[in-house]
Formats: sequence, C-alpha cells, structure tokens
Amino acid sequence: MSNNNFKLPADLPESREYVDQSNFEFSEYLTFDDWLDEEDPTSNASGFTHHQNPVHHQANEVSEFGGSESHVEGSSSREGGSGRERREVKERFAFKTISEVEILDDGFKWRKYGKKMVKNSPNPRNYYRCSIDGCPVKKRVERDRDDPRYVITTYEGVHNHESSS
DNA sequence: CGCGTTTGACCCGCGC
DNA sequence: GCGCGGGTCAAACGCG
Repeated sequence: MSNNNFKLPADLPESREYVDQSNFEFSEYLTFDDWLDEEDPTSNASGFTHHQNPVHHQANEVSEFGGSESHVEGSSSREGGSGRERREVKERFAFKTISEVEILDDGFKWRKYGKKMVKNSPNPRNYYRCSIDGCPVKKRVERDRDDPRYVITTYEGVHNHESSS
C-alpha cells in the first residue's frame, strides 16, 4: 500500500489541484445524487440503462450536502445483540478519478474493514475506516463499472483529529 | 510485537 | 412474513 504518489488533502474538496497534478489523467467531483440514479430496484437485467447521464462532463463544483444534524444517540449501555447505535450521516462526498490504485492516500490512516462485490459489476467495493481513535470518518472505494480505469471514492463524515501528515 | 489486511458470517432495513 | 441487498464486525494471518 501507499505505493501511490497521490496526495489528497483532509476533507477539502478544493484540493482537487492535488489530484490534478498527480498521475491522474482526469479528475472530477460529483455528488451522491448524481450517480445515485443508477440505482436499480431489483431486476437489473432487461437492458440496464445505467449511467445514461454522462458524468464525464466537467462537474468541478462540489456540493457538500447532508445537513449537520448532530442527533444525540442515547447509547446507554452495550445491549448484547439488539439495539445497535443508529447514527445519522453527517456529510457525504464522492468524487471520481482515474487512477491505477484505489487506495489514495489523503494524509490519513485508513483501515480496511470490509469488501463486498457489487452486483451487476465484477468490481468489488472496498470499505475503509479512519484508524484514528474517535474518528467516525468512513471511506468507500469502488471502481466504475462503466470505466474500470475510473475510481469512485466516497468519504463519509468528518475527521475528529488533525490531519497527520 | 503491533497492526493492517483478509474472508465469512451476521445484521439491519426495506421491498414484495 | 420472508427475501434480498447492502453494510458491518469479528477472528485469523501476514507483514513491517
């Protein structure tokens, strides 16, 4: 790992310049809503028209939505089994980039906590989490089914600590 | 020795 | 009510 020369900033989307000057051929940001339309109900067969929306356009504008709803979770104690903590998503940000590796080092330490295969796609989805204690930040990396050379990185939450790098 | 990674199983939410 | 999908956690192993 870490054999990549990519250097992404903490959570500032404006840092796209970093990516741009990197080995990437092209980089762009897109919101969840944009590529969310490709979601299929149940039956994906029947000629899926996924991605009818050309995300290749210059979607440089970053829109961090989500709303800061810091809902207090009343996790009194560790109930064994039922009653898992229900946490609301604070911020979600995803951007697509062309890169050989999907592990882009943004200056933070990420620990892989799961891998899942995406249906309708031979590409697996990797789930990463911040190794820093108290960091609720999660990262999801997935390859574009349309263009395997494209890597979609989705960041969820905000860092609780200062970027170490 | 520490921790990051890996794979499988389990759980939850929702759809039908 | 059950099934499907997606997501998460856990244990073990390997590597640094």
